[in-house]
Amino acid sequence: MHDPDPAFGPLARDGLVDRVAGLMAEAIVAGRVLPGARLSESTIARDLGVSRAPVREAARLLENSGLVRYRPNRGFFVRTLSSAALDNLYEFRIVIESAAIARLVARGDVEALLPRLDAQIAELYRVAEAGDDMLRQVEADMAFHRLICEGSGNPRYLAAFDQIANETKLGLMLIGRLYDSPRRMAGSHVPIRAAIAARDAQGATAAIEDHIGSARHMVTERFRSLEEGHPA
Amino acid sequence: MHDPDPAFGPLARDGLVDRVAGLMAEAIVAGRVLPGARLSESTIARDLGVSRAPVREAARLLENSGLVRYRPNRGFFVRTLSSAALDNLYEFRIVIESAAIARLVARGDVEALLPRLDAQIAELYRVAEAGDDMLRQVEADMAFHRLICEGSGNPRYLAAFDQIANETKLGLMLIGRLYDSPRRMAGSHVPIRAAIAARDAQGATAAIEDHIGSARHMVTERFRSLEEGHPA
DNA sequence: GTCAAGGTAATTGTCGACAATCGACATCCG
DNA sequence: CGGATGTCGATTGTCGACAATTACCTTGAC
Repeated sequence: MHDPDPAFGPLARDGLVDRVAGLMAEAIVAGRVLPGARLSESTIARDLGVSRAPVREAARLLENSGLVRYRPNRGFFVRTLSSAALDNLYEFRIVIESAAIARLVARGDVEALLPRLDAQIAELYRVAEAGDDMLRQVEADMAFHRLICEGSGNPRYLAAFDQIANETKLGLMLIGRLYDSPRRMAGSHVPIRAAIAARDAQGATAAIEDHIGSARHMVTERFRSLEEGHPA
Repeated sequence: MHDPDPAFGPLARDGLVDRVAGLMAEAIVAGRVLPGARLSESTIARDLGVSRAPVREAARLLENSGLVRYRPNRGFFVRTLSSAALDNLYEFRIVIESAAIARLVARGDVEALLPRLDAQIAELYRVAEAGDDMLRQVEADMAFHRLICEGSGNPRYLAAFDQIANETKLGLMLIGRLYDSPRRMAGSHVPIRAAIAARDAQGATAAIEDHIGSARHMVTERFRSLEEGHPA
């Protein structure tokens, strides 16, 4: 028999590839490498002190999450975003997340999810008070939405969300600020939580569509003005 | 200046990796390697007369399309499907494709898409008459649905569809037959086409939800009985 | 001065080899 | 005889090197 309450949990043995991928993703999202920039396998491999093989595999991983684009015989490049692409992205998010939240309320484990949602909302307020760490704010926001997809009960929604999460982060970081008021941003998640707690499917979908929709408007507008300011 | 309408399009120079990936995907979907089977890099590389590197990259590609599962330090395995997973898959397809068809009718280029839909429906009838080539039927079916996602105007829907297309094919092939009557299957696409042509957004979403929903029911039921017949 | 052609440097594509890790069998102890 | 431990073969993980392709720069003609 096995110990029902083991003293040691399974050790996360993420290999070299995952670590490299994480480093690259962070460098891109944090803006240390600019969109459109070439990602030289040799250079990155040399910098990290590893061979090209893991770098190449990591880059392919990042390609799936939309951060990187691959062109045959040319290499990997940091994904460039347009306001139109961001608009499409947000439209897609609305579809995914409203379906996820509807399923969550209808058939998911709301009881188990609520404390996690509350904790995440608390985290949102915490980083809002700190105020200056943009990346933390973005990630706290995305973590909240990820919880909803995770709690839906259909892993497809979570997979779809994870695929576009990094790209969304990149877009938000490019804009340079999340909302006019970080506090208001944190508070805008509360109605979603309330509708879930009330098992109000229609209200929940409406709340999240409103939430993402206003973010979509804000992001697209702001990005468009950036494009005009810095014409390619 | 360049020829605005070149006589020769860009030649698809799919490298070794893509060819290997295609071969592997076909072998899996066609059922030549069974679900759960190990995909030995060395063996495949030796069989194809190439090194392990392209095989490994191809396997990672197939992982993204859901055909293959990767376990660190253990290798690649053909994805196993359960009736529950298939049910989740079809639920997700309904969400994606009904959103895509709604956008298509509302803002897509219906005029340009209609002839392609008609051609695909004709192809569906053609393979239905042939009758015995299951893979062809499955692929003709998926191609029709892909057209809708492609015509939606938001490439996100197409990307999401392509990611789950191979997995859907695999599920259908595992079942061993598409519908009771291939002819009826072909005909069941006509109402979708009609609603699109009429620019009836509500009717189109209803038609495609009905279409995929009945397939979902059929597939899930049939797969469940298979599971009971061959208990793991 | 502009454009095309050729050569060259740099990068990716592929390969074979070695090291690390895993699963299974044999072995040892209670 | 049951369970834990040690060992072995096989497979993946990573590496450095060579071949193929690309992009850039130089050269030359008009």
